[in-house]
Amino acid sequence: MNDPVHVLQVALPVPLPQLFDYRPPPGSGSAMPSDVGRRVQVPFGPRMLVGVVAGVGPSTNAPAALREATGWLDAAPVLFGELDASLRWLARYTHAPLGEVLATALPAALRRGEPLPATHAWAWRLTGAGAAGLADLKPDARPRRFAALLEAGPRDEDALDLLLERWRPAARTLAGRGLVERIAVAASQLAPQPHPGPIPNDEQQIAIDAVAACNGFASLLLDGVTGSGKTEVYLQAIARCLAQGRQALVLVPEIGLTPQTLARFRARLGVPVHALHSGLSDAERARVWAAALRGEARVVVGTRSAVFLPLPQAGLIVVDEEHDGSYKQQDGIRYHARDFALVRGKALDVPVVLGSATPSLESLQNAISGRHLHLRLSRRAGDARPPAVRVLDVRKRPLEAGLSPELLAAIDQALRDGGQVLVFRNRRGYAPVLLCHDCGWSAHCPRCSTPERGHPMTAHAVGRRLQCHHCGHRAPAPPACPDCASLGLQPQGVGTERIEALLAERFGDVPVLRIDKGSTRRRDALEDLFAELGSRPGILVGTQMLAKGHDLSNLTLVCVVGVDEGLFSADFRAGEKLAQLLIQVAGRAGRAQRPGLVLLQTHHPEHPLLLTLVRGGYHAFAAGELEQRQAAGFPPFAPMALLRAESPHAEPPMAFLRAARRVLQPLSGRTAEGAPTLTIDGPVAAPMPRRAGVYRAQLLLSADHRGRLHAALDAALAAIHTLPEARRARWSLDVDPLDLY
DNA sequence: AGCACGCCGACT
DNA sequence: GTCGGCGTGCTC
Repeated sequence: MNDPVHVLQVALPVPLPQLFDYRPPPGSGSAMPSDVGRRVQVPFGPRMLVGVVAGVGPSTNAPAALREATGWLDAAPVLFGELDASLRWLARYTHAPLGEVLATALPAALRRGEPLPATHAWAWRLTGAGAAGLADLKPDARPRRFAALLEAGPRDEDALDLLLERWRPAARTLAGRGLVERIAVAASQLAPQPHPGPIPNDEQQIAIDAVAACNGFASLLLDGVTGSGKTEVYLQAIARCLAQGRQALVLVPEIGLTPQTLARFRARLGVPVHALHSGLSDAERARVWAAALRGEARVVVGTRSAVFLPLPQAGLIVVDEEHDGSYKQQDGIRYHARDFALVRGKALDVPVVLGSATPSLESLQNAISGRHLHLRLSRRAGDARPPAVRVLDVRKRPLEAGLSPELLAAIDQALRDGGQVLVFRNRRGYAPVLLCHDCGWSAHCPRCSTPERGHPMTAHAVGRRLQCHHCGHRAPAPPACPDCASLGLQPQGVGTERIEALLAERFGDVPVLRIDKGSTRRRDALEDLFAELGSRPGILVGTQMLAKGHDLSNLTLVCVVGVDEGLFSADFRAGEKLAQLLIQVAGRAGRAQRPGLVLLQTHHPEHPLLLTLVRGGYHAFAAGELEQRQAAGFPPFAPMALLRAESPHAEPPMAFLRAARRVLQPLSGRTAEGAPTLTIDGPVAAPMPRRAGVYRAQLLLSADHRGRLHAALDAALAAIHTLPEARRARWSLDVDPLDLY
């Protein structure tokens, strides 16, 4: 120890698997253990970066060669304790550099080096003139009632929200006259003022009690049919958590965070509820993060990235719709928010509730094996009945826009009975293909291709425009066939636009609304549409976006058309995804008093997936699917990792993956039974080998045990990083890939 | 990932 | 004669 001056070991947002040593900034003296978790600005090559001190210690380099950090960005650590430890775990699990994981976890503003924002609350108080002039305000008018609330002293805005509706315009008016003013105050710490909800049924009560009985970490799978009142269970669990003075985190899928959801949480829990989603500005996101760090945010409802919030007083984590694919990040650090929520719950020693009507096979298997406590809600809340499901065999039936006469008759009947109808088609646009009837030419994307040829472009606007749904490429439809000059170009197949057009023509006296990515960009646009429709008879046509949320109490008929493609997909998860989608869509029907009917139109009425789902429901399907997964050695029974590579040129991805395979191959041993411990598949071109002009290939790894997979990756990745081929292709590793694309 | 350095084609 | 194409090398 002849050099007592320790250096900073800094995690930087670069794809290099090591920390970088720096001398502390000028005037700091030796690095201290208490510096860990502080952000620093450092020179890195020719640029400046923001990093996080991940450790301090003697340098591994000659100290003279070290550069000096430019300056501290925090006086005290922003990343410490449980979150710090969990993120280090995530870096090991994803085999990603710690710096990149930290960059993913921190809000963008902090990543850029901005200071941790202030989180003070705002309050209103009477000015001198206001106190004197209060009596002159019109009695019982909102400004008078508002001003009266301030007589006893300043009140913060959260308190005002609870005391007086629509007080903000009144406040603005009075402020304009100099009678009230807005002041910054310490964040409110009001005791929760919960409002009672409906009385839980016995199943809900069992679930509520089970969460309440948790002493420290436990994972619970709340497996409840649509409409069974899962949210009610969350709310009661959160209320209890708040009563103990603890924080609650609720994760929801991308489209689940509606103003209605937040309003319901706020009204019931009686505390401010913070929302964290992609619609917020960087500054707002950083404020929520800071408020969570300071323990001021008591309840946060957020999408995937909310799983990275610091929770110093955590009491509960809820993951709603845990099967939803939007919890998995598909670029950069490919983490799964549900899985990371479980890791955090364990580290925080708090219960984690996973809720779904259609649990992922991973979670179901965990429930079967006893890792999760399995809670069932088998009945719909209130007196709502489960919908009846019928399969419509449309073989040899004449179809209009893909709809059979029986289906159209059912729609007609439902509308006559004053009900609403939902038509689900998993394909947007007018038609998936534009085909020349004379020579067989069809429109293909110039930048994307399937193994055989170009990827078909979807016809939009009654076949006048073309769009590629993989890369977004748009082009006007040619007036004539480019190959044979024929004018016989025909849209082939059926998308939501075409169904909308037919239904609008056929049922002109009711509103026909199309809901898909093309028609509904904004989050609130969907809400506005539903509000406009109200409970009048009408038809909704749309894709996935219709599958969840939104209690349409008057929805009596759900029609599912054109899911047959999904029955024969190569992806091993396709069946699970289709089953979840069908159940979720079906769950829209008959959520109130009126009975619901679900019609599944198919050319494959004998397909086992449909038969099992209709006769036995989701759990019958899941049981069969789990058996098949086990027999085939697929997740959740065997862990997987996917090494992907891409390049603007065709060769480098395959060359890199072949080289990577040569590194990995020797790491495979044999089990006692003689089976390989590590299975390497490929490299093969991705199912879509060229996307937006980029060539893509992949190498699939699976192992008999998770530990063995990680050990192999740990042993191989350093060598893979330094492969000469690695520099000619962009590559990434995806542990537990959701899709093998 | 950036960013710089370094060697070969079509432009003022 | 240069501007700029992207191959390759490095970052405490």
